[in-house]
Amino acid sequence: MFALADCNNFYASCERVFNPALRNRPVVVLSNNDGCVIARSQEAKQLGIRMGVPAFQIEKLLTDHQVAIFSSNYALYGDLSVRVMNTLASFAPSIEVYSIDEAFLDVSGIREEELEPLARRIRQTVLKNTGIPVGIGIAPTKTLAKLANRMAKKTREAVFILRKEEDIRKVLSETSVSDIWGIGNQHARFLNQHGMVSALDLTAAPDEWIRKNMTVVGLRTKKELEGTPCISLEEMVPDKKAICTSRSFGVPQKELQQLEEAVATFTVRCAEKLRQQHSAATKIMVFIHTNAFRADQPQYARNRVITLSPPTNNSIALVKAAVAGLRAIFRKGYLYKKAGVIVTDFVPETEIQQEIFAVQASPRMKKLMESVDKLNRENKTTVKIATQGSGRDWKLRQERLSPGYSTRWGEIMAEGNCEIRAYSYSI
DNA sequence: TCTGGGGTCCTAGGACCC
DNA sequence: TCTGGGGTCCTAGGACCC
Repeated sequence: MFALADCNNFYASCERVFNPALRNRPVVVLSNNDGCVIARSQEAKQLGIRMGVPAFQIEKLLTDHQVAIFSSNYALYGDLSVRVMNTLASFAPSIEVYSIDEAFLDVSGIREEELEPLARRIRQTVLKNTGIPVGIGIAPTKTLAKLANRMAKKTREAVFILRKEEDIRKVLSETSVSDIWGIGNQHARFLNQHGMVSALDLTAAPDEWIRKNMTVVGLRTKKELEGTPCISLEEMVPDKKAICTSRSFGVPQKELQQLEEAVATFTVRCAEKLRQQHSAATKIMVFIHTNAFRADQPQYARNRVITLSPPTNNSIALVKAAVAGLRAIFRKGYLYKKAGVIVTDFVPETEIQQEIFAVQASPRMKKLMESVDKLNRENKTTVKIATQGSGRDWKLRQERLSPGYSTRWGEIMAEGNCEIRAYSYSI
């Protein structure tokens, strides 16, 4: 049996933990650049605010209902996530942290009548320890646990056990295919076209047909819905196979120099992530593009892949390559909205094929990077590469950022700087 | 005016090998 | 006119997730 614990309206709940004045008030959290709504409190959902809607399109609604609006504060959400996961981990022999706000727990071997009390206990403890409300679904497969979790939300019970065959049948018949974990937009439409509307309809289709039309991935989903586990608990977080750092700019950029500073900064971030997992990259791609939403402006989008020889995780070498790539694709006369860097084709850093005359992989360079990482642990801007520049002309728009309550000494909640603010939307 | 960021897996088809 | 059989590796594109 698997339990799926899912934080309710996670980012919105995080904002509330340190700001009780927000209770019972509609709260939304915006994506980077204060662009789209990416989290909504229950009250905000009831106002009809849809997931992913651009904030500017619902400006009036937000003002009229005094919705509290926040820029995303990933330092805060990441920190609270760790606390939630630590609490969850104390309840099960193994746990898979599936995303920032979700975890699967192994609850096999627990007597049927014990499942619900356990779930309630988990929920109470997480709430007490962190202030974050979670919903819990329990079922024989991960896909069914996802459905159970959905039912927990739907019924407002916060806990839902899906075990008996007749219960499973009933839930499947009431769930549309688009609400199944693993069935996205394309497949949902495809299934509908073939007359399959509910999850139960999907389970009635022949295996071979599913396999032919939806690959083995679709077949696994079907089996999981039938109660046969095909997706196991992944406790170990595997190393990444690709690492990407990209941002949209608060203000469109037209000069090469600003783009170079941004690309250098993204590259350094990728290099840090590479070193964290002890990988070195063989390829680096840099991309830039204009704002595709602006049909009235000239459009331009290019990327360039550069092969790194030898493979490296050295910030200096990577920045050199990325900037060279950028210079090759940059064209004057466009308003660039976004840039990014992706590193791929990793090898373990201990297995880099050395080349004659290679400076980058020298032991001194490795030590230098280690020292830089150490110095930057507290503050990311302690040591920078000159190409990153000193300004951040390309920075994000973040006009409604909440304090780093739990991650920055200067912003911690304490007498003297305990200023509880209620934000309302006005431009 | 204003529209996010970061990943994974699978398959088909082409290039290439003997 | 006729034109083999069997394999691997790589990549692009499409699907999905949060």
